[in-house]
Amino acid sequence: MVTLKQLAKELNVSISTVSKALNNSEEIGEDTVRRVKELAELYNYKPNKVALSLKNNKTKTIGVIIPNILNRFLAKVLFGIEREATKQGYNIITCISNESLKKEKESLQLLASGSVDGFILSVAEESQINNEVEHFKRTIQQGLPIVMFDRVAHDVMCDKVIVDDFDATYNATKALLAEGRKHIVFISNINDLSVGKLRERGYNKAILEAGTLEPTVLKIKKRDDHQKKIKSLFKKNKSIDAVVAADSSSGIISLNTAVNFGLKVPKDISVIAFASKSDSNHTLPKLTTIRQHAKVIGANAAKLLIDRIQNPSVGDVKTKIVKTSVIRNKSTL
Amino acid sequence: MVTLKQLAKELNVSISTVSKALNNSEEIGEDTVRRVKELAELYNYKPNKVALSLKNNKTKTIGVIIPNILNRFLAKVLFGIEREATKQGYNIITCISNESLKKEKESLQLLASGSVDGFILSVAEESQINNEVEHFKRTIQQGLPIVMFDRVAHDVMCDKVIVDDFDATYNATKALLAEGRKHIVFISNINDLSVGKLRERGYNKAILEAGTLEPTVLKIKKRDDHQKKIKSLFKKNKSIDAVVAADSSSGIISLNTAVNFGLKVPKDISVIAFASKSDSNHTLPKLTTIRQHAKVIGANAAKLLIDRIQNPSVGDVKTKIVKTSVIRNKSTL
DNA sequence: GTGAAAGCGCTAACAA
DNA sequence: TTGTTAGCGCTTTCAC
Repeated sequence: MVTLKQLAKELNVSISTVSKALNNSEEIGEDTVRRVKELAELYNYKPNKVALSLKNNKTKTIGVIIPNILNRFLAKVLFGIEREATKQGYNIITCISNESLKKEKESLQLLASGSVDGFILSVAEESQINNEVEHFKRTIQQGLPIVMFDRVAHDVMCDKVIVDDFDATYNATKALLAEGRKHIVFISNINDLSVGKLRERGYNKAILEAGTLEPTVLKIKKRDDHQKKIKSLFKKNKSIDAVVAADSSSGIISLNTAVNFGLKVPKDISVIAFASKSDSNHTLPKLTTIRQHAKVIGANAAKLLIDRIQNPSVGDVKTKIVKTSVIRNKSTL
Repeated sequence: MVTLKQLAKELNVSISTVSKALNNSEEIGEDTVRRVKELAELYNYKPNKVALSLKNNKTKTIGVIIPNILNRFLAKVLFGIEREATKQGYNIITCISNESLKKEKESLQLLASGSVDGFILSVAEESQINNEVEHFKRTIQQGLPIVMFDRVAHDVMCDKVIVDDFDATYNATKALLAEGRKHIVFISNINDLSVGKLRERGYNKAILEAGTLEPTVLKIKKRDDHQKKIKSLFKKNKSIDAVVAADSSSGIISLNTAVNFGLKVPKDISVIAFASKSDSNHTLPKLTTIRQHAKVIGANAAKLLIDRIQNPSVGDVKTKIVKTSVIRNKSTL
């Protein structure tokens, strides 16, 4: 990489002259500016980012800590973050916590020593289970802003972007009741997460409000054989006529299993799930989905963070709710 | 963030003494070392990464340019890269080219100005279609090593990690022939990519070798309605008794469509697809898959790159082939 | 055993 | 209009 020094030497001027010329300073003579720019162009000079970071005490880089990149929703949020960040001239350093508290702490530590201007993250499962938040508080106190999305730690004062999980599930369940469904089950493999719990509560509320019905909840653990669990639920409860799934996998498997059992979807049974567009393409009939607008969530998180980086003085933290929307396909009436 | 300067001031010693003490230099007195370390501990001192980068002309950061983070295979490779990089003390800056040549060029440019020590990337679709490779060559010439994986540009001299696409599809097709299948179709929505073409060729070779059979190839475009395309193929060709899918989506939709048409899988029709474990869980019966070992690919790419960063002098480039393996499930005999 | 100084690449206040 | 200097945080050589 060519540096200002080398350009200066070759042009027989000082380093600062070169710097000013390239930054269109009024101070420098037209002629010099032209000469400098030509040579810079020739050598494809680009200012060294690291030097700038050191000088400005700004890296123009955002640390993103994602629990699991193989989760479609999280991957999509990352996509949204990356796009917005790039648009605003920021890079993103990605760390994957793998749902581990230890890795989350380490990533935070490592990047906090000058590598980034702030963080966007979704709390790791282990951290949520243990309700560990000290590492977040410490980072914020160090002067590095954090924006949390989806899985947030409520007792940490920072900007947040969340989804209307409770309302969405409540409304979805109500809609199934309105279809005339009598035995609506809730299936989830994310019950350890804050969002999973919210979704369950939304379902419960709707069921209990209906008066005569009892909630049926199937919680699937990571280690379980998802297909087996769902199959056996269906076998035991022949009366099931609707499924609310807290995650795409549960939704897809429920629908496929129902079809496999000879049930007609949506005549005999309705399925609705938190899932994305491509998920709904992977079932026949296409799955009715609750969309979380992951990209929008990502973009919002990036906007909030960059805003805070650029205006560190503003005191009050914001919580942005990105509303879900229901895309009706053929798996519901 | 606390700096050496602040520590030095508080301890009434010089900056260099503090630096040496923290780096366990023999020069410094035991007593001083202890005092320095205690204070550093107290203030949670961490050396500033940016300053170190500037000094050492090494960022310990890898630039990763991924065409599409929503592609499960690519996301998994990213996971593998991240894990290996972290293990070796490197961070990754992630850019998403979104299959665009322009974005790919920009990301390369941007990060090449000091932000990273090298690149891992998979070539964007647009770049492959236009056979654009100049930007890669320029970057390498600048002294920044590149490792390409999966979709590689053959005429760029750099380390590569690829999959045995041709052989894998050839063998899969042979296996279906061995089952006694007579009308095997090839379905792909990645035909513009180098890997897609290789897979098609593997299929063709096996079919033609069989002598009496004709290849049937369905190429799906991004914009197409995948379900519709596949349904109409099945309608037109009642004799289809096996599918080789170049991507997971084509595989899943094929299987579901067949089931929907009342065909028994695998009695009436076999399906095999390039896909991952979780994909195979999303069909009933479970999909027989060709696994690409994405995480291994990622880890290998990271190893190759870090190796080259640390030994820039070594001349010859390597190409690592990560063999696929077939996981037999219930969608084949 | 400790400290001063130079230098990584850049910008900006100040001098000439 | 151009150049000198200091400084961002750190390491390292060389004096003391």
